Amino acid sequence: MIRIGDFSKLSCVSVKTLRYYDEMGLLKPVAVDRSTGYRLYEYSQLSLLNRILALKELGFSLEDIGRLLDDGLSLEQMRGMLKLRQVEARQRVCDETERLARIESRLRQMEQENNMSKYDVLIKKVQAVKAASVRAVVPTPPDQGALWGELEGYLALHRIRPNGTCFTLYHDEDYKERDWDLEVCEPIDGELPESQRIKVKTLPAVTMACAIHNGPFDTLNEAYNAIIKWLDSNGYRIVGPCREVYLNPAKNGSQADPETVTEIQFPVEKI
Amino acid sequence: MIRIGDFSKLSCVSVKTLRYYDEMGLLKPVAVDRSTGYRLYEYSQLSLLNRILALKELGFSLEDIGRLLDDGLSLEQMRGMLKLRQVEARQRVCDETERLARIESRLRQMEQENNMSKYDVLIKKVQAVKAASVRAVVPTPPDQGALWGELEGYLALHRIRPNGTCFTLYHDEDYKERDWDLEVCEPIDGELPESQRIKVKTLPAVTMACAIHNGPFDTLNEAYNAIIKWLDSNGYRIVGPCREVYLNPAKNGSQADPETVTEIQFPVEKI
DNA sequence: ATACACCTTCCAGCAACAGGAGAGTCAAGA
DNA sequence: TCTTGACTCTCCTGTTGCTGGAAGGTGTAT
Repeated sequence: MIRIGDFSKLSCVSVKTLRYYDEMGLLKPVAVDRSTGYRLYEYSQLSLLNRILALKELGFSLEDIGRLLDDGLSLEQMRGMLKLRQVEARQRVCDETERLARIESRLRQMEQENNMSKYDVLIKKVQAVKAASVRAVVPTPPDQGALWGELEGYLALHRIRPNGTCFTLYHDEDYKERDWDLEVCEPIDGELPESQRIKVKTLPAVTMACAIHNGPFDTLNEAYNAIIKWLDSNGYRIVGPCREVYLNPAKNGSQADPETVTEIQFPVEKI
Repeated sequence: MIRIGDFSKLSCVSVKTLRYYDEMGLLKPVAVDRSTGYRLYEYSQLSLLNRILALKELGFSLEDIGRLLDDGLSLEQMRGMLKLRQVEARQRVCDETERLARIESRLRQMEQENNMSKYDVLIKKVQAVKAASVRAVVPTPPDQGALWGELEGYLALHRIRPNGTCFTLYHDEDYKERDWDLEVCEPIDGELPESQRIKVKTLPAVTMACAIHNGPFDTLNEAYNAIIKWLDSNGYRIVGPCREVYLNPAKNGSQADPETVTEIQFPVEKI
């Protein structure tokens, strides 16, 4: 029988930790002195402690370990739990690798440009959204105003109020000087009949690379460039039409408000 | 100006988190209604929030982010902090990869043997230790008794008391039937003169793969086998003589006490 | 006797929030 | 105009695996 300090030295586990394991019921000392409260351990408990530490290194929480040690665990159960840990560990390796890649991308970018980008690109999952839309080919993006008018008019006619932020889908895969294939969209909730021009569709949930642009539309291309570059540098591929989300609803008719805030979203997948 | 719920939806950040960032001083709403206490945000604050999230993904703590945003950070400082994150991220990738390897090794082992090993192998760093020792070649390990007598006698003569657990170093690289080159060691604190037979040396700190054996010495080889197998399966290499550490001091003269607890330690390095 | 190392319990703190209680606020429908 | 339901507020607790410290009792070597 040895006291906690010696047990701590032999096992290379701090006294605090041993007391904590006692409290958690993981490793009780074989005896506790009635009068002094001193914990007394046996040398043979070192192997149990070793088992606890080994399980901890495999990624089990102390609670899990407690259950594993208490229950006479069947081999199958143990295998199941290990498989779970395996999946989690794989995920973490993946996450950390990606984080590392982003840091390195950022460092490279700083080397090249000698300043920090105005734009921060984020990967996020956007939910599925039901929207009414009009799709058409227009000479240049600023010419989409008429389409908005058409869509709003139709919604007002059917007494449907949009319930989200409106956006434009750009269907062209490559940059074009003229004749843009785009689709203006307004999220809605209820039922709306379609017409020749107005369609209602549910866009599925997707993973998006996003950046936010503050200011007038005429500098929006900077945001596009920043995202495209980020995607290239971080190993993502564009897998669908990009969205231009108009965050602050233009009350005065989508004119060049200096306070305009726009989010660019590209559906992507990891290469 | 929008309320926290809408800001939350636009940014995909929970209301709780936004309030927390406010409290931390990371992202203050542009206004707080005097009478109701409602937080009011601007659309343009979304880009700041995006920046916060981007930095968070790079591995910065909220405290770091706060400083980064407050101070007009020089490019050099930023680079330094990123380099730090890079090192940490590398370390974590490494750790998680190793954890994954261990889980998979454990799973393989369960497949093969259809039971859980009695032994749990742990990697730990043992500190440097100063010890008095006698090295000799003896026919078989149980013949080391005389060496222990010699060492203890010498220590007693010089009024030096051992201050740790004694152990034996096995210097042979391969298994031998007869004639083992071993060294019995007793950790000491003070100064001790050497003699023809008794040496005093400081063993440097090393990384060890350890397992604990409960019971008599005649089954110790099971523990050795378990460690060797684990090392092979987890990608470690033995880089020095192994230690057999006698955890509970034999009071009655190192006889076969059934309560004996022994730790086997192999100095190793990752392949 | 006294110093000093060791042991005890209890409480606080970490990081980045999530959950919930209890109370006040706002806008739309009856 | 009233009510209902959705929002919002602050404040408190809990999460994980410990570490650090305070206040007080114990054991032993000189």
